[in-house]
Amino acid sequence: MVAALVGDPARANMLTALMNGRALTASELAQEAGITPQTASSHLAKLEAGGLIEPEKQGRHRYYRLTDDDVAGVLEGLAGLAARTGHMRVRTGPKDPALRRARICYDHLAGDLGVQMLDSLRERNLVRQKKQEIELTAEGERFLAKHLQISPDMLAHPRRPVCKACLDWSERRHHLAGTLGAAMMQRFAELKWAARDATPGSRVVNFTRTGEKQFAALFGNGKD
Amino acid sequence: MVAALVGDPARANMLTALMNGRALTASELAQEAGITPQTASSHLAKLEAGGLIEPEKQGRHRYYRLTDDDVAGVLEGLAGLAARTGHMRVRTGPKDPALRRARICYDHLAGDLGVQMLDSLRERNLVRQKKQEIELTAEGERFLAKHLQISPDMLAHPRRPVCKACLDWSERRHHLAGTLGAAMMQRFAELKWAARDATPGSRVVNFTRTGEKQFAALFGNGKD
DNA sequence: GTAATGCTTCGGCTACCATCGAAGCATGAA
DNA sequence: TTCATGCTTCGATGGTAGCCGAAGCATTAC
Repeated sequence: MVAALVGDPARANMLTALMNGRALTASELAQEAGITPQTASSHLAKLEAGGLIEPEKQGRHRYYRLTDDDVAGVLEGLAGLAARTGHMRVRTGPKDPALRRARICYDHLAGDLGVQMLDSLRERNLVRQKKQEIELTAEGERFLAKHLQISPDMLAHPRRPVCKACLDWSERRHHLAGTLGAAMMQRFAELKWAARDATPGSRVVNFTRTGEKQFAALFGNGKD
Repeated sequence: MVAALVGDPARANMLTALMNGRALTASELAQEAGITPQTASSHLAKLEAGGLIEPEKQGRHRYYRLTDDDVAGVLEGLAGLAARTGHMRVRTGPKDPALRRARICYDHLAGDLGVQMLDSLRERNLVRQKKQEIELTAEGERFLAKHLQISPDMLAHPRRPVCKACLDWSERRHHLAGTLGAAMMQRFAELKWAARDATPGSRVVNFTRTGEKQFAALFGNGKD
């Protein structure tokens, strides 16, 4: 029974933590639920078997997210019923610094702006995303050539894919990786739109004032 | 947490049994869940405390129903999620004889036709129902006088209410009791529309052919 | 009145399952 | 290679909650 899965407090905490649509690692979910990693592992396996969550491997980490909106909807409904009888549940929001906004992930752009960029590309059919695989469309190639002077032959690499979806650490949604992601980040630097922070070891990416405008003009979502 | 309530198999069986909107007694729910009455009592108390079900006392029995459509909706959602992962749950329908259709409940009409009659009265604003309390409207009085020759003074009684909602055993919905319910049943008999079955101890009410037509003309729902 | 039915409460038993420590893999870093 | 990190599996423990027998009320029937 599905309800039994949600019934356990530890699992309920995990699921509530995933309700914002982002993905969380097993360790983080363990911390959210206030249990040890090995206990969390057991719970996560059960939730996955029940079809409530889906894993996504990313390096040494294992990110989990709710399978789809139906699951989220039912959880909403349950929370609604619980609210009527008096019990409410509060959830703590993320608590990270400003490197959420823009940072380097290996060699490409990550953070809010990175996610926003991929969103924009996807919305305008400049790329097509299917799970973790992304491919550049013909319009996408024209767009890159026109606005960023990036040609397809610059992106060829024997072993690395041109496009790849990379799970964003802070936003917990995908941003663009692959040789294209790297080339775009490099181009941003060349255009003086952005640069890595001077602090050693820092992964923060600082956008210049004009760079921010140009970036927004190309990939803005109207919110900023 | 609400989900924990639904999570237990015994409680889940009870709730599923209530999903058709009807009310069931504690004993019946115990049988549905395959547990003893004392265990069921504990479960029902929890479900009631959680706001999922509502009790209604009726003589020695205690009928339970889902509190509202929201509860049913969430249960539907959970069942939907469960269905995706393979597990489905089948529910057995009612299995009673033909006394479902019409029978005597104390001194008034019960069964399918009894429920149908109250439905009809309510739909046409001849009575107003608020939970278990029912009151006759002005239009209702006129209707009774015109079609059944029942006047308000015939219904007065020192201790018994004129109208009362009575939970129907087979339909598990309300039918009309009180002095009005009794008077209407008596009038049906006088008009030779219906009569109690001759078999001793039987509570079945047999409608005559013309009686059925007249009844349908007054309280029909178009289905028969 | 007495008896019977329906439901609840109490007490103790049992079984399941969440929990954690320790060890085992896997991946990535040095 | 060796080490560190992240996660999983194994094994054992313990607490919780479902379960039932027996007794206690409440209501109805006789």
